[in-house]
This record gives sequence, C-alpha cells and structure tokens, in this order.
Amino acid sequence: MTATTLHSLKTEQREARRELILSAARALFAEKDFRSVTAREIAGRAGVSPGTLYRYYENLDELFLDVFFAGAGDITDLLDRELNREDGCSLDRFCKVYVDYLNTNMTFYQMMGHFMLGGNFSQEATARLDPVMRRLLDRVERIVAEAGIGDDKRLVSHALYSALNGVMISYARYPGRSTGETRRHTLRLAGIIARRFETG
Amino acid sequence: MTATTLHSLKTEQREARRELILSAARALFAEKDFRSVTAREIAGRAGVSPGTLYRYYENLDELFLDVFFAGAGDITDLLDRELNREDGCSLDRFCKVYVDYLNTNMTFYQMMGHFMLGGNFSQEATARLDPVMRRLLDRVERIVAEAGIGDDKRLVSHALYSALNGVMISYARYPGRSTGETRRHTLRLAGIIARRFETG
Amino acid sequence: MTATTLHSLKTEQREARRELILSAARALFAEKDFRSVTAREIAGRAGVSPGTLYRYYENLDELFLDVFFAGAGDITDLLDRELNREDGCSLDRFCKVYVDYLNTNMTFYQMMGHFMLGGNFSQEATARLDPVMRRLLDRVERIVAEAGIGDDKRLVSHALYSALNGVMISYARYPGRSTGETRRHTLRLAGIIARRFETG
Amino acid sequence: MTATTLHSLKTEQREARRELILSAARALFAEKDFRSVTAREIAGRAGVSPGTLYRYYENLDELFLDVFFAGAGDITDLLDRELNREDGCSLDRFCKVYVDYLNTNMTFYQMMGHFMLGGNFSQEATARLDPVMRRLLDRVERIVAEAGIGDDKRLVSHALYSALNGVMISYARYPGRSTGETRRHTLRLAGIIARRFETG
DNA sequence: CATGAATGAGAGTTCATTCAT
DNA sequence: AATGAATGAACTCTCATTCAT
Repeated sequence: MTATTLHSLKTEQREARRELILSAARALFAEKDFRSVTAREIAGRAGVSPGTLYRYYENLDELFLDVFFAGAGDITDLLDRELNREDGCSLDRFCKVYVDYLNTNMTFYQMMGHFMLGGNFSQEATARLDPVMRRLLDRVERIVAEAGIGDDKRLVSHALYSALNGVMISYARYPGRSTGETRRHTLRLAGIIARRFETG
Repeated sequence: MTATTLHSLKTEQREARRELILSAARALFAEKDFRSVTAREIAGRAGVSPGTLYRYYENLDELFLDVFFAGAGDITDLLDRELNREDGCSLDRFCKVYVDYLNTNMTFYQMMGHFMLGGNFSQEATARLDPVMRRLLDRVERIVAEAGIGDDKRLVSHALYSALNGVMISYARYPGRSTGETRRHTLRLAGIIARRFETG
Repeated sequence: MTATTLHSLKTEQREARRELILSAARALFAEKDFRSVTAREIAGRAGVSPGTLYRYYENLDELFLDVFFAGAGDITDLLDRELNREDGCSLDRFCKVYVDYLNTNMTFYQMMGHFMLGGNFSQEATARLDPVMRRLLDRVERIVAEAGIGDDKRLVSHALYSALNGVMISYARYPGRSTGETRRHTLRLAGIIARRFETG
Repeated sequence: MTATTLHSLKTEQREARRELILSAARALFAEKDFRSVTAREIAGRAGVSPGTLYRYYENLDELFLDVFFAGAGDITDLLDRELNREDGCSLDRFCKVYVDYLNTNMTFYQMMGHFMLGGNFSQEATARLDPVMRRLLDRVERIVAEAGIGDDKRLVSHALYSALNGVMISYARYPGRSTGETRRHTLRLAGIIARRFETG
C-alpha cells in the first residue's frame, strides 16, 4: 500500500509540475507569437530551470504539441456546453462560437497552422493527436447531425470544420485590419458558412 | 537609342537574375519545410553567393514574400484559364482545381499560412500584397457570380475562399496519411464545399 | 547557512568566469588593435564557447566597456598609491606615472579614444561610466589641490587630465617611432605639462 | 607641346575627380560617424561607381587619410590667418580657435583619433603625413615663440598641441552633454591651458 | 530529480574589394 | 578609364539542448 501511495504521490507531483510548465507556456504564447517564445522564457515563467523542461518533454515541439492539445480540449469542452444548452444550439451559433474562440485564442489556431503546415509528428505524437482531434470533430459531427445536413455526415463535418478553420487562416491576421475589424469579419464569414451548410 | 537598349538590357539581366534566385528558392521550398531553408542554401541552389541575394532582396522575408506572390500569381492564372474555358467552369471544378493546386504546391499554402499566422508585414509588403490577393479573390468572386450564389457576392466569395484554404490547413498534412490519401480526401472535401455553396 | 554559502559560491564562480573572460579580452586587446578583436577570438582565448560570452555580457560593447572600466580602475588605484606615498607625490611624478601607465596599457587609452570619439553610450553605460571617471578625476583634483594650482580646482584638473590624455592621442603611435622613443617623448611632454601647470 | 597639354589636361581631370571623391567623403563624414560610412555611400555621394574609388585610392584607409590631411590643411590655414592678423593673436585666442575648429569639425579629430589610436600607416602614408603635421606644428611653434614661453620651443609646442587635442578626446563627446555644453566646456579648458602655458 | 551554465552549430547579414564588360 | 554586379569571408549573436553537479 505504502509503495502504491508513494508512487501515486510522485505521479501526482509529476503531473502537477507538468501542468505548471504547460500553463506557463500557454500564458506566454497568449502574449506573443509563439514561434518567438524560447525554452528559457517558458522555464522562467514556470519557475523551473531550462533543464527541467526536458525532464517533462522530450523537446520543445512536444511541449508545443501539449499546448495545442490543451487548446483543442478547451474548445471541445466549450462546444460541448453549447450543444448541451437547454435551449439548443443552432448551426449558426456553433460556427460563431468556434470562430470566436479562435479569435480570442490566437495561439491555438497559430499552433494548428504550425503543426499542420510543417510539423513533424512523431509516431507517438500522432497517436496522441488522434483522439484529441476525434473528440473535437465529434462535436462538429453532432451539430451536423442535429442540423440534418447531407448524407455523409462525417465528410460534411470535416468540410464544415475545414471551412471554419479556413476563415481564420485567411483573415485572422489580414494586414491592415484591427482586431475588432477582424473579429467582425470572421464572425460574419462564419455566419455565411453556417447558412451555406444549413440550406444544402 | 543605344542608352535605352543598354538600359533595358541591364534591366532584363537584372530581372533574369532575380528570377533565377526566385526559382531556386521556390524549388528549395518545394523540397522541404520552407522555414528551414537558409539564405546560403538558396544562394547555393541559385549558383550565386550569399551576398548576391541581398542585392536583389533587402532581406530573406522579402524573398519569401516574392515566392508567395509568385505562387498567388500562378494559381490566379490557372483559375483564369479554367474560368475562360469554352465549355465553362462549374463551381465544383473551380474548387477542385484550387485545392489540387495547393496540393501540388504545398509551399504556396505553407507560406500563406506562415504569413497569415504571424507574418509581420511591412507597410510596403502590405501594399504589394493587396493587389495580388485582390486578383485572386476576383476569380473566386467571378465563379460565385456565375454560380449565382447568395446576395452579397463579396462576402460569399470570401467565405468560399476561406473554406477552401481551410481544407488544406486542416487536412493537407494530416499525420499518418499518404500524399495520395491526402489529395483524395481534400478533393472530396472541396467537392462537398462546392455543393454546399451551390445549393444555398 | 548552506543556502547562503551555496549562493555566494555560485556568485563567486560566476564572478571568476567573468573575470576570466575579461582577462582574455584585455590580453587580446593588448596584442593588437582592439577594434579588430572578434567575439570568437575572445572566447577562444578565454577557453569558452562564443555563446558563453553572451551569458556574461549582453553584447561585445558591454564587454569592451568593462575592459575600459577595469583599466580606469587600475590607473586610479595606481595614482592612489602614488598620492599616498610617505615621501609625497610631486605633480611631475603624478603626470609621468599617468602617461607611463597609458604607455604600457595602450588598450586603455585606445578604448578611451574609441568610446570618446564615437561610442554610443547607452543610458545604463553612461550611468556606470560616471562614477568610474569621477573616481579617476578625483585623484587628478587631489594632486592639483596639493600643488596649489589656480582658483577653480575642478576646471584646472579637467585641463590637466585633458592635457595628459592628449599627449597620448598625439604621440603614442606616431608613425615611424619606436616604442622606446615614444615612451621617452611622451614622458618628456608629461614633464613639460607638469611644469606649465605648476608654475601658473 | 600637344602631348604635354594633353597630359596636363588628363592630370587635371584626374585631380578634379580625386577632389570630387574627397569632398564627397568629407561631406559624408561630417554627417555621421566616419567609421560607419561605407565605400558605396562615398561613391554614391560622389556620383561615381564603387570601383572608381579604387582607381584613385588603393583602399578606403588611403582615402580616409586624405580626408584627414585635408582637415589638417584647413586648420593650418585657419591658424595662419589668425597669426597674421594685423592686431596680432594671443595664445588664448589661438587655443580657442583650434579647439573651436575641432568642435565644428568633429570628423577631423575623430580621424586623428582613429589613425593615432590604431592606424596602420604605410611607409608611403607616413611620408605624406610628416610634412602635413609639420606644417600644423609650425603654427603652434610660432605662437609659442611669440608668447615667449619656455626654453625648448619645439617641445613646448608639442606639449601645447597635445594638451589641446586632449581637451577634445576627453570631453568632446562626454556622454550626457549637449553640443552647446561641450563647446562651452572645451573652450573654457582651452582658455585654462592657454593661461597655464602663458604664465609658466 | 532538478539545476542552469555551457555549448556550438549555424543563422542572417554586411561590405571592402575585384574584374569582366 | 569607368563601371557596378558579384563576391565570400567574416561578423555578431541566438537558442535548443546537454550534462556535471
């Protein structure tokens, strides 16, 4: 028993430490372009030494991945809450909530871009990515089902998910636009996409 | 006369050299993640010295930008050809051509992502970006008009353009998928998006 | 207690390392025109990697500044010893000791020249420079006071200090002269300046 | 005859071109720290190509040297005019004119510093430097003679010349001081030096 | 297990100088 | 004689990662 308790205590502590580093990274990423954040900065923010980072993550990319996963978890939870509202959730609302989240959590979509554009996923990373994305896509699939769109619900949900991400990649940092303008424009586009998918 | 000829000759030569560097960069970018390509590599591929790069581009970012613009020009021309076909161009075809191009020119969409996600556009860069993107969006707007979709054609074309880009960002490098699988999946999604926009 | 000891030990070690780099730089500067000394050379001489330099100094200029400050400290200490000699210190002796020091520590006056002629002092650098120069000038002021020269002792000491520096800038590297000749000539000039200031 | 004329014409033209480059360099140096001026900039200002610079000067240092010599010539002429004034020229006035010149022609004293601190004079450069400096020192010697100072007029003039240069090296760019303050301070010091030398 | 100093390869960029035209 | 495009060595500085303590 003692051994087990000790072990679980250690595991707990280890998990807490990992969480600490993760939070520090997320906070830092929220403040500036995540590609300019250094290992030292993250360590400093987390109150640990740079070397410690490498006891919890094999390399920086793994940490970045975890940050990404955390974001995906957050948005999934958020969408879940929307879907479970007593008064229901329209497709329009769903799309806007998703895009709104990305607007206020630029890091998440920046990382999505980063990994999707050139990330070298390790075998292990791929294994971890899969359930996370599946969970997120499940929610998209659910709204698609509720809205009763199309035949192949899985493909349609992929398309909808793609379209919403595309709004961000295409307009989130369009040069010359203020944050407010960007938000307004991307939400409007989310609305149009919702309508297009609805009335199919 | 002589002066003019000489001048135009020099201008031509200069343009040729610039093209040479640009091509080298594009070729190199096509081979690997463009963010890992170095100035020296590009120079080496172009058969010039590193210093020469800086006689044609103020810095690497400017060169990257030019590569991006070149890609945008290519896809615009390609779409133009499609739109001007004698047998017309369906929305479905348009979407698939676009996504197909991005599939075979990963660099272009990688750069799009890079710049859109975190590019620090200089005033001057923004000024150059604008007409290039406008030209591209014009083609999207034209197909939207031809397909007779929606009321606000400009917004709808933005949404369509976003959706297509999103297909790529979301699935072009989805870990664990082969190039062929990726191509098939993204084209299928392009088709679904086309259908959704058509029947709106 | 242990913590304190550990801390001071680390501080000590850090200081020692910094000293090591500083010494290497000073030695290197003594061998050739300090403006041609590179970061890699200094690192190599100190037996550390180039990167290490930047853990101790924000940039090369800061290191240069420290070398300069070290020299200023040395000459100040030397003058102090002279001023505190039991048999007193004549103005003539003071001037000659100063010029002699500059002769055997060319780097110091080279750096003085470098910084004075075009150094871009950061706010912080200026703040550090001030007390160092003040300490040095205090000694000049003291000998001026002891020699009972003039009315405005501060101005006169500035003038004397200037004159001595001028001997070096004007003749320390006069082309075509050997080191011995230079030393003899500059010391002779120091003597003349001393006499001029004395008999005012 | 024709040959001679032709030759002298060519010589003239060549001299004019050299003068053009020299002026451009002087003008540029007057605008900013001469160590940051590039060959291209000088060529551009002179309206010639970089390559042309090397047809008139073996390398940049030779050009810098010429700029320095030109400055030395100017100050020599200026001092000459002072010495030849009908109402005579006091030592005080002489010193102040010299320091004032250096204040308004920072480049000159900057270059003096540059060459004196680390210049590698070629045999030929030394040969050209000598008469230029001798001419300048002659004027100092003359004012020393007129003021009837000391026994060894040559040495005393060296000391005076040194002292005046030293005022500049020590205070011309003292950090935190405005141009006006610097001028006032250096002129005051020049006055003190004059008095010290006078009353010896 | 945590540390954090040290690493060192490699990045982008500069610029005096050369040489084919 | 003049050009100016090209050179390429050399610069400073960065930062993910390692490993002795």
